[in-house]
Amino acid sequence: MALIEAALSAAVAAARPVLSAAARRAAPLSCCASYSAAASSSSFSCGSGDIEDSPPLPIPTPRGQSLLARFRGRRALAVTDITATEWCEKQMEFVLEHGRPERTQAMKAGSERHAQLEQEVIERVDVTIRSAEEMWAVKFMNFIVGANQLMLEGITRELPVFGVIEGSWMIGVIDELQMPPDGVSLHPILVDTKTRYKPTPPSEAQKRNGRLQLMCYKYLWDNLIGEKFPAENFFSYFDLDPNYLLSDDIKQFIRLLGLDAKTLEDVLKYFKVTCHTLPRSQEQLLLRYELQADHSLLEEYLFSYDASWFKDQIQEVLSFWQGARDAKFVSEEERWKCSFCKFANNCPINASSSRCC
DNA sequence: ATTGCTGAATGG
Repeated sequence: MALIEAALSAAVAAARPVLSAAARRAAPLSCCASYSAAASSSSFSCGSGDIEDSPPLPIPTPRGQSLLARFRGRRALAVTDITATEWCEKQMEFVLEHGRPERTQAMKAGSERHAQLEQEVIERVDVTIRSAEEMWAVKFMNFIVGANQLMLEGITRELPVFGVIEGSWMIGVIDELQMPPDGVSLHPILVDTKTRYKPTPPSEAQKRNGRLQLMCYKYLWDNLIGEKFPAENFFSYFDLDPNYLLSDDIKQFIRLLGLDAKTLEDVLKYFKVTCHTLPRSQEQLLLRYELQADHSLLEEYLFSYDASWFKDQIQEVLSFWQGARDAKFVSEEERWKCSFCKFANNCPINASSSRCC
C-alpha cells in the first residue's frame, strides 16, 4: 500500500500540471449496449439482418413510468439534475420531454471561464472511451489524480465524484477543492465559482440552488473518503463487467500516472486505496460570484452544511423524479424565473394568456 | 458540434 502511495505521489509530483482525461467518443458504443433508452430510428446494425414476421419487439415503454426510469434508467442522476429540479420542477420536466433549449451567451461565457480556471491547474489529455467500463475507469483515475493533487499542491478543480444519496446513484463534478492555508485545518473546503453576466448580487433563489449543489458535492466526497463506496451495487446497477479489459489507450493513460491496471476492477482497487488517505471536507462551503466582464469578485458567500435541510431537499426532488407526485410550479415569489424560461409559453402556470373571453 | 444521443456543468 505504501508502494502504491509512493508511486502515486511520484507521478503527480512529476507531472506538474496534473493530467486529466477529456472523454471523447470516437464511435458509438457497441451495438447492443444498453444505451439507447429510446431506441429511435438510428442505425442499429445488430447482428440479425432481416426483420422476420415476429421479431422480438423492443419492450414498449409503459406509460406512467417514473421520470427516473424513463430518462435515467441504469444511469446516475447528475447533481445538476438535482439543482435544475430545485429551480423549477416543471422546467425540468419540459427539458426531459422536449430536450434542452439552446444555450445562452451567459452559459457559454460561464463554461469558458470554468475551462480557463481548470486550465490553471490541470492539463487535459484526450483518451478514446469505447465502453461504459472505460468511462468509469477514467472517472476513477481522474478522481485519484485530483485527490492527490489536492493533498500535494493544496488545490484541485473539476473533480468527479459519485455515490448514493437517499437511495439514488448520483454523479457530479466538484468545481474546486482547496486545503486551508498553513496548518489551520486538515479539512479541504469546497468552492464553486459562479460567473454572472450582470454585476448584480445573486438572488436568494440562486444562492439556495448553489447551496444545494455544494452540499451534494460535500455529501458525495465525504462518503467516498468514508469508504462507503458500494462496489458490488456499483457493478450491478450500471451493468458493468469488473474484468473488462481496458484498451491500450486507456492503459497507457493510466501508466502516465505511474499505475498499472488491466481491468476496471484494478482501477477500483487504486481508487479505494486513495480514498482511505483523504480527509473529510469542511462543514463550511463557499460560493464565489464573479462578473463575466472582468472576473471581478461580486460576492463571497460562506455557509454551513445542513444535513437535515439537505436530506429534506433531496427527498423532495426525488419524489418528483420517482413519480410520487406531479411536477410543482415555482412559488408566487419566484414567478420571475418564468421570464428566463424557454418553455414559459407552453407552461400551464401561464394558462391565462392563450385563452381569453 | 457546445449539446445533441450517450459526458456534467454552464446561468437565471
